[in-house]
Amino acid sequence: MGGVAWSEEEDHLLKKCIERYGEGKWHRVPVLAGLNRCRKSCRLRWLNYLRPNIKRGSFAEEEVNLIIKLHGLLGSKIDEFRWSLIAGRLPGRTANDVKNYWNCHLSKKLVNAPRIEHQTVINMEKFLTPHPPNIATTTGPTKPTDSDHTSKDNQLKTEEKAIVWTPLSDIEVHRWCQDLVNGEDGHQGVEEPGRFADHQFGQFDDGGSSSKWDWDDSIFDIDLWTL
DNA sequence: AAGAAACGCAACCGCCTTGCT
DNA sequence: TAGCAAGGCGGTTGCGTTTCT
Repeated sequence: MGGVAWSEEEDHLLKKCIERYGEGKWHRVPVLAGLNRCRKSCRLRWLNYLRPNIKRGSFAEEEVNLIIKLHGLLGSKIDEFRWSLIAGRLPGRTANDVKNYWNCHLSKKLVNAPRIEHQTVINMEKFLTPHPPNIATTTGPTKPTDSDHTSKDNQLKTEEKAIVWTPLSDIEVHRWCQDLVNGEDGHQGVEEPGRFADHQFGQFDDGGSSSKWDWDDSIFDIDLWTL
């Protein structure tokens, strides 16, 4: 392993500690649990291995497809990937799981599949229009923009378009994500959020505890401006 | 059957963000 | 406002397992 493996005894102590005192206050966990581990190790062990409803084993096809699409959405034009956000769309999966799966499986496979990435770029350019957009935003924070932008600045080179951030309307965000998940460049109108959520996201079996979640929650908690 | 190579994944590290004083 | 501590995250490492030759 990458370090000293956790013993069953350590797992038991950590689990008991979390069950008794709850998550958080990780700096106290090693002391409370009587573990000779740092706070980070305890937190990681809990989040990635001991936490209830952790789904183990191979990824389902739907999960893989979603990872690919969300990775394209969240990572293709941005310097950093957000594994936690992607993992948040996959009940029972951890960011570490998704990251490992991507690094071991998908990153290699997709090297020879530029079409997917290209399509994602198209999708992003379609909705991330150059500043100023004159689109009223009703969702979330707005990316700080340079108020000194001139009309000359707006004449962007093609390769710069996708990194110029502008607010999206609710409808555009829905349409954007619908395209990505459906894998279709051409959208078929704007669906109401509930219907979309049921069709695309409410299918995972995580043990029956929370097999469905609200579309609004699932998409608007993505902080589009901090990706 | 044995050694090499590839794979899978748990764990660690360093950096960034956030909240508190 | 600055400094510190803790939480959180992505990238990387390293070792056990599996597959290949």
